[in-house]
Amino acid sequence: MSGGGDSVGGYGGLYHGHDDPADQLITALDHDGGGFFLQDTVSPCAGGGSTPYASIADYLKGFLDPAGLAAHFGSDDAPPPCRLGGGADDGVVVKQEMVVQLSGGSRRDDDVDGQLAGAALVAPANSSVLSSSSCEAGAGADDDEEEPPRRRCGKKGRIEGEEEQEEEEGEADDDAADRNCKIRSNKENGNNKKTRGENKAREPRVAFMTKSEVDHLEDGYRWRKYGQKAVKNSTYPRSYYRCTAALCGVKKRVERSQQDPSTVITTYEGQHTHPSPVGLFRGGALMLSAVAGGFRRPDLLTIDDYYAGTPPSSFLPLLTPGGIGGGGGGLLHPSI
DNA sequence: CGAGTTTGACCCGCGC
DNA sequence: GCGCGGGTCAAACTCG
Repeated sequence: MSGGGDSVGGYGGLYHGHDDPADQLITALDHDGGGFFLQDTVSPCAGGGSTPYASIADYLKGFLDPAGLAAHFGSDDAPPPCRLGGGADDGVVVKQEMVVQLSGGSRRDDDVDGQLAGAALVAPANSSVLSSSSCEAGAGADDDEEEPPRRRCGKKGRIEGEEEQEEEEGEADDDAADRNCKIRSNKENGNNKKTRGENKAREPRVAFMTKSEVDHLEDGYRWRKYGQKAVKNSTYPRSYYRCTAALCGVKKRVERSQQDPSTVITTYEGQHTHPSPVGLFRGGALMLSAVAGGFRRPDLLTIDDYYAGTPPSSFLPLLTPGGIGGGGGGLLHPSI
């Protein structure tokens, strides 16, 4: 593990280098396809990059900032800022590397995730879809924010938006209601044809690859697990979490890389509509906890910091200026 | 007792 | 049309 990204998966940290399958992955996020283009982007720490974005920092900022998005997308229907949480850290991570991957949240983001998760980081085949709606989804996400992000059917009480009229019908037919709700839920979630292909791409997503011994990294927000599924071609299950905050529909999926079990792949979807419960976050900051040793570290590393080129000195950027085939770099705490 | 987790079932889209 | 895989639900269960 001290190899820092050179272990099994060979990746970790910012993807960089054309030889790395991961590079293809990033390529798959081609902006042309409506997704994001991070190819060849290098952390400022590593000194440079040559991409549509000056740096991932730029990219992320664009992702987080409507203005930036407008710039990137060349239109004013830029999605709203996407805030992804993070902050507190109580994890038991010995080393952390991360890969930031953003996508527009199209249906096929799943493919990306799959690629990340599964053995194959190479999957350009699906890339086209992968990106379909990019952040304009974000624009849609705006609406999502206004509306109850997630519905809860059944006993727990239903959070409803558009279906209120139906709800009026009464609780007598709870079962039926639940069932309908389920169906609706799926549809709302973009599982119906329409949304799947087009509107589904509502929630922007960001995937992180983190070297961690714990699956669920503390990121400053509170999450409730709502499901777990076995992943095909992977011995590790994928867990589904939802932000517990009311009206916050942010979801996250956590799974271990099949290739490198020490790597946890966390995919955030959506925007938090509330501040971090732990209050460790800066507004708009995209943060990933710098977990270590099961205690809170003062030297939390934020993705903002990192990509802004101002990582805490205690973190070592693993990127090599020229890029390395086996994967870019990442963040490695010296204490490891 | 409330909040969170587990887990089997269900639904849907997609590929064949 | 069918089967598969992913995503979600919700009852039951666990934990603090």
